[in-house]
Amino acid sequence: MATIHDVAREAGVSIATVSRSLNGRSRVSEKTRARVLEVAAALEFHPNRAARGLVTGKLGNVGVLVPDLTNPFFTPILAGIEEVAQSRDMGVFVADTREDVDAEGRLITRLSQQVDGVVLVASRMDEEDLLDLRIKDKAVLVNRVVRGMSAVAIDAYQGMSELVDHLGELGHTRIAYLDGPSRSSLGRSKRLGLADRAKELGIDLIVLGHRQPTFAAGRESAEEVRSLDVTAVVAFDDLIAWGLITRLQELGVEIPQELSIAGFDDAIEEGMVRPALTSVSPQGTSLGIRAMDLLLDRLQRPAAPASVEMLGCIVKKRDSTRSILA
Amino acid sequence: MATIHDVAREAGVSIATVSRSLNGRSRVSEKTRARVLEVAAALEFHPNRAARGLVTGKLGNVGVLVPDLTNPFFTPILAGIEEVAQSRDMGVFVADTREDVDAEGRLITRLSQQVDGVVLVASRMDEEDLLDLRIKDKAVLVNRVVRGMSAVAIDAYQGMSELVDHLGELGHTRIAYLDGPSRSSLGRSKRLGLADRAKELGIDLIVLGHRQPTFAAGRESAEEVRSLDVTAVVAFDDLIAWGLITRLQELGVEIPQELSIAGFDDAIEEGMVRPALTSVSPQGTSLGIRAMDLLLDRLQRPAAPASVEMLGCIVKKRDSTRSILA
DNA sequence: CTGTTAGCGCTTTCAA
DNA sequence: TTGAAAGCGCTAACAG
Repeated sequence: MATIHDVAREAGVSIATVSRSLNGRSRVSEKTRARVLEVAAALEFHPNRAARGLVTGKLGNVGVLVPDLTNPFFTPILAGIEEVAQSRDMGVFVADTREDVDAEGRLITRLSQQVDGVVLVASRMDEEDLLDLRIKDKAVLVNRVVRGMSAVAIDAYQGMSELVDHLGELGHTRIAYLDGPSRSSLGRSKRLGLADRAKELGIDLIVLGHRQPTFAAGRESAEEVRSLDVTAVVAFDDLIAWGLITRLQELGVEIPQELSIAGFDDAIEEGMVRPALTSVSPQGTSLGIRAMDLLLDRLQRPAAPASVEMLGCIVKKRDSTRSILA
Repeated sequence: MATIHDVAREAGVSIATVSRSLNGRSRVSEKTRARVLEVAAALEFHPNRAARGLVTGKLGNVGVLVPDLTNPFFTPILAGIEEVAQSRDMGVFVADTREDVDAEGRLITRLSQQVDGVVLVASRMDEEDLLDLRIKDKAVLVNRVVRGMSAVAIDAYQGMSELVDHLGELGHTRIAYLDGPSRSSLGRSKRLGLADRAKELGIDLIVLGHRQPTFAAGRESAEEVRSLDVTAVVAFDDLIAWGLITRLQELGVEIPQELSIAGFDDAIEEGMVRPALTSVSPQGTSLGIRAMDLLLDRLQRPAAPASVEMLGCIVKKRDSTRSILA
């Protein structure tokens, strides 16, 4: 690999001039700059980011922590983050915590040395532990809010409220909710949005306790749901809804004729499940983009107060929910 | 962040002694080492990897390039890689090329500065372009073989051969194959394995041209498959098979009564598709583990000749393939 | 066994 | 406009 010295020698200038030509901060005569750039290109010179980072304190890359890479909820968020990163010529470090809180702490610590900032998606850590990491001015949370830290949140309250509206319009008066992980901070918003609006509309809401946000967990909930005497079921996320649907269908339940089902995330590709799943879409790509924007802001002015953004959801009405009115 | 100097001062020794205590290469008295370690822990000192990398030439992390993070085929491979990396206290940089060949080249170049080596999973680049990158002694290919480069390959030939055996035993004598992307190097092995064994067994094989390895592409193939007068269909991968199944079912075709269907990758979670899909499993986690092993070997002895490993596949017989014999 | 010192490749004052 | 020189945090000879 060519170093800055090689370029300097070849171009007949000092390394300082090469550095300036490349970074364009300070003035260099157009003529020298042109020659330096030419030589640099010819030598395929790429400044060593580690070395640059040593002196500037900036590495030019960010880290992203997700609880589960395979969960389709995170994919668009990652896409949004990478989109912004690429446009700024920054690298993205992705790490999968596998829903393991301990691993999360370790990974954050580890990642912190190699990146300028981190995006923590759906962090499962305790607020205290998170704060102890002292990363508040180089981190942005997605889908989680902690005092003093920047975050972009999903307005699940609004999303779930609108979902209840939808169900109400369809005539449902008794619906069940399959809750997700107890640590999920989004969980509370979802539950509240559901409960508050249900109350307003005079709809009975039966909340079934915590479970993992997995296809398998959805399947395992089928029996309980069946015994419940509700006409509609809302799941914590699409994976659970999906598992539930397939299992119910195996048990001979007709969806949506006998039971309406809705999920959250809008993470299932068109046609993957039948009937097409009604779902609340949190607009993942936008989440990722906004998170990166906030992070970049924050890295510019670490002293600035933390800002929290709330992004709305859209209810995607599809075939798994249907009217029970005559 | 505490630096090595802080630790040295606090422990009353030189920075060299701190370095030695931490790295354990050279001898330090147990007493001093203990004190240094204690101070380091108290200060939450973590050596700056960039700085260390500058002098040692090793950064302590590897990069992984995958064509599509959302494709479940890559998930276990990634898991295998991360498993080995974690055990060696190395970091993993993941980059998604989105099936874009140009992006792949750029990302490799970019990543190369921040990592000691890279694992290129299912690289789509030209052999020439890949060689031009001059990364052969710091890269390992997965699912792709290029002269002079280390690689761990999937024995798709064997896997597909055994799948034909399975189909033959079930009495099928005329089967279709839905091919994948034309650039896929695995494609040829799959096609050959299928064709050779089919020929040996006197089975007719109808090969349908290239398509993307996506659920949608599978759905779009349904009509063509239906018009084909075959009793079994093998798809390039599970995603295609899955799309095909759902679309065929919508069209009223009974699977596997009217048509047996099999995929490749074994990437679909139990219960996600009905009937459960017969699939050839390439054992992704092992692929990832072996790839990392090879990479680590390579980084130790860059001069060693490139080695290519071939990992066998296992045919997972499930409910989507059935006997047509009486 | 431990300290001093010379860089790794780069950016950034400070002079010229 | 350009160059010399001082480090960024760390490791690795080389002395002692």
